[in-house]
Parts: sequence; structure tokens; C-alpha cells
Amino acid sequence: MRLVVARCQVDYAGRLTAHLPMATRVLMIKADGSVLVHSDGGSYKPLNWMSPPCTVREGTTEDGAVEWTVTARAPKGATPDTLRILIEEIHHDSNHDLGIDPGLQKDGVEKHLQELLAEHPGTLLPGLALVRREYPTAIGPVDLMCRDADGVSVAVEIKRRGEIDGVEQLTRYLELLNRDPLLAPVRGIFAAQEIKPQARVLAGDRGITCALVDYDALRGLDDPTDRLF
Amino acid sequence: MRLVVARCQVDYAGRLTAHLPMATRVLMIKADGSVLVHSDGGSYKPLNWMSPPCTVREGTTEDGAVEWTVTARAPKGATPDTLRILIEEIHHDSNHDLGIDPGLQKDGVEKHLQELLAEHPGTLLPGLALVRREYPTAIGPVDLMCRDADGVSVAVEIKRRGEIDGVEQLTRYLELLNRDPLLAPVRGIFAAQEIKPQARVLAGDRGITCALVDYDALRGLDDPTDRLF
DNA sequence: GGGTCTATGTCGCGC
DNA sequence: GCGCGACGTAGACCC
Repeated sequence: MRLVVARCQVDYAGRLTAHLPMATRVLMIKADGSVLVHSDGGSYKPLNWMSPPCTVREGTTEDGAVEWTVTARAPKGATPDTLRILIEEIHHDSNHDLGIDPGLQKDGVEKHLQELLAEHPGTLLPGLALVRREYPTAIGPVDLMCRDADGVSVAVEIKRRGEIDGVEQLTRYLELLNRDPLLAPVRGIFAAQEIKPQARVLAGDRGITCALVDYDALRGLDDPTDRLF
Repeated sequence: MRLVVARCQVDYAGRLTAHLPMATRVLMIKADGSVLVHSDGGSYKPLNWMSPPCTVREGTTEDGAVEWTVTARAPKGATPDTLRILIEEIHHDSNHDLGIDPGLQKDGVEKHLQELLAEHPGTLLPGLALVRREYPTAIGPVDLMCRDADGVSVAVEIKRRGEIDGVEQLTRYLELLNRDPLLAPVRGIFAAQEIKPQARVLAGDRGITCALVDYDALRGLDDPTDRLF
């Protein structure tokens, strides 16, 4: 990892073209050749960057100024990406050996929600029983396929935040599943920790039941002994 | 902007919980208090981070180790975000005054595509005439509302890359617009620089016309004198 | 503040 | 490899 603080101008050409006027910025060059151009604000997203795999070539312009050219292979049939960094003055330049990072451990995303609901489908609707998780269809897997107390098929779509496109997704599944005479009729449940008003309205309009999920309560139902982390 | 290279362990709790074991990483602390934890690989996304507005508090643990606690207000109704960085050894620590960045200038994003197509709707379909850009509906704005040579309404959805969700989006608009007896029937055109096969199939299935857009050619049609950049 | 849409989105999984 | 959905998505824009 090389860290450079420099007055520089940056030009990107690829999926779009972008330009950064001359100013002082931080340049981060990672071991894989990827380059990040950061300013002293914004978010975690750099002003400009080049993703690996790519190569950095350090050269000089006619005027003798330092110029880095970062190139990547074209994503598909588009123009190849290039990042040109013209350096006027270097304030800092250092190299660091970081080694390989052990990586991030996550907990609490949608997959976990799906696992918990698969274990406790009754919290969505009393008497609901799991048939299978990730039930395959031609247009993608249904999160949970279940049967209710009367044996009627129920497709469950799980989201952390329930928005309109989640309802669209479940609608597509239901449309397809209801063409199967062995399954039909199939009802839908849209389950999420939080459901936006418009999504709730659209779901209601399409006969889909909304279910709010309490993640902490579900985790409480779960056996806590196997969660040491 | 403060740049620190240190052996550290990071724990995040907020919308999810995440853990980074002890290893050497780059810590970037921006002027607004935001913190980025980068390893020597991956992409521009940090392993972990805290977005502004947030505050960094530097303290020491019982063992005398340095610990940074970064806190942010809760995003909405969730638990407040915290990032705990336990520092074992500092390899590098420097401060830099970057000043305010003039910011990024972009060209070639969807908005430009929309502007160009609004000026030259005939490139989508001979005789097509613009009614208005960003035509408002209850579920969001239609990119271009037009009329064809016969006076029939045509809704145009523009994407840089045409994928299945873009077709879904246009379908929603068409369904709504066709309920309006003053407009109906409304046809759809799905315009993009590149259209994925699945999107093309879905569009065809729904009677939506696909139109490939040549951005460079369109820009050529445009008056070049007002594009100095 | 809520709703919607864009993004050089990125990331990860499954086929 | 592509397709597809999730993301601590973040940002911009409009009402």
C-alpha cells in the first residue's frame, strides 16, 4: 500500500468521462494496483478510482511533470477504462506492507433473517409450516415456500426493508407459481423489518399479506448457546 | 486528513454487527470526522467505515491500549452506529491539510443521455415528437413522454444499461398511464446504450419497443460549440 | 421528511 | 462466465 498526498488533476475515461481540477488530494495505491483518489470529505466513496485488475504506469509529460496512467481491461465491449493523474507537487509519499487481511465477519443481514424465519415460520402466520427455503423457480428462488394450516401454498419474500421492488419481485413469483396447477392457488406474504407505506399499499392491492418481522425477538427464540462470536 | 497505518481490530455495531480481527490496516480520518478502514485489496469500499456526521473519541482501555470510538446518530429508528477501533501498534501517523476540493465534473451519465434524446427524439423512432421530459406520474417521473407520427402517446424509459428492472419500471408507468382515457393507448420505448438479452425478451413479451442509443453519435448531432469542457 | 431513481454503484451467490 | 438480488447501499432531485 502506497500513500501519496499530492496536488493533482485527475481525468477518467471509461463508462463515462469525469474530470477533477488541480487540487491537493490523497492517492491510495493498493497492492493489486487499484487506485483511490480521496478528498477530505464526502463519504467512503473516493472522488475517483480504478478497480482491480489494473496497472499503474508512472511517466512524465513533455513539461517534465509526473503523470500516472492507470489502465484496466474493457469491462465488455465498451471502451477500456483509463485514469490519468497529473501530479504537480508531492507533499507525502510512503509505502506500507499490510499483509493479507483476515477479512470481515458480518452478522444480521437478510440471510440471517431468512434462517430465523425458516426456523420459526409460525411467527409470520399461525400454523404456517416450511416446505423449503430458496424454493427454485425459472425466474429465481422464492425465499420461503410454506403451507398454511389448511395446506394452501404460501410464498414468502423476505426483505430487511420492504420497498416497492420487493413487492414486484414477489408478484412475479406468484404469477409464475400460480400457473402450476399442482401448487395453485399460491398466496404471498411480504415479510420485512420495516415496510414502506407505498410498498404496503401495492401489496394490499395485489392481495399480498404484509408481515413485520422483529429481528431481536426472533433471535431470542433462537437457541442462544450456539451464538458465541 | 489524518492518515494512520496501524495494527488494529475493528468492531462495528449499528444496522448490522461486523468484526475485523487484529491486522495491519490503513485508517483515514477525514476533516468531517468520518473514518475509513482500508486493507491492501478489495475495491474502493473500505472494510469498515463511519459516515459523517460522526465524532471520533480517542481513549485508552484498561490495559493502556489506544482505542478510538466513532459514534454517529442513529439513521432513523435503529440503534445508533458505533465503530470501535482497538489499536495495538502504530506504524505511521501523519496529518495533511487538503483544503476544499473543487469537486468532480461528470459527463455521459443518464441525465445527459436524456437531454440528448429529448433534443432528438426522432432517433428513437422516425417522426417521434417530445411532449415533455420527466413527465410526472403518481409513481414517479417518466423520462420522456412523446407522441408518434400518428399522435399516439409514447412513454420512453432511458437507461445507460438496459436491464430487467428497467423494463419493470416502464411497465409500471405504462400500466398507470393506460388507465388515463385521455392518454391511452400509450406505447413504450425502452432506450439504452446497451440492452441485456433478458431485458430485450421481457420487453418484447410486453409489447415494448427496444431502442439502442449511440451516445457519441447523438453528441455529434448536438451543437458542439456549447461543449467546451 | 418521504418517495423515487441513478450509480464508473459494489458485492456475493448460484448456475 | 453471466444473471440476479442485497447493500450499513449513498446521492440527487422533487414534492
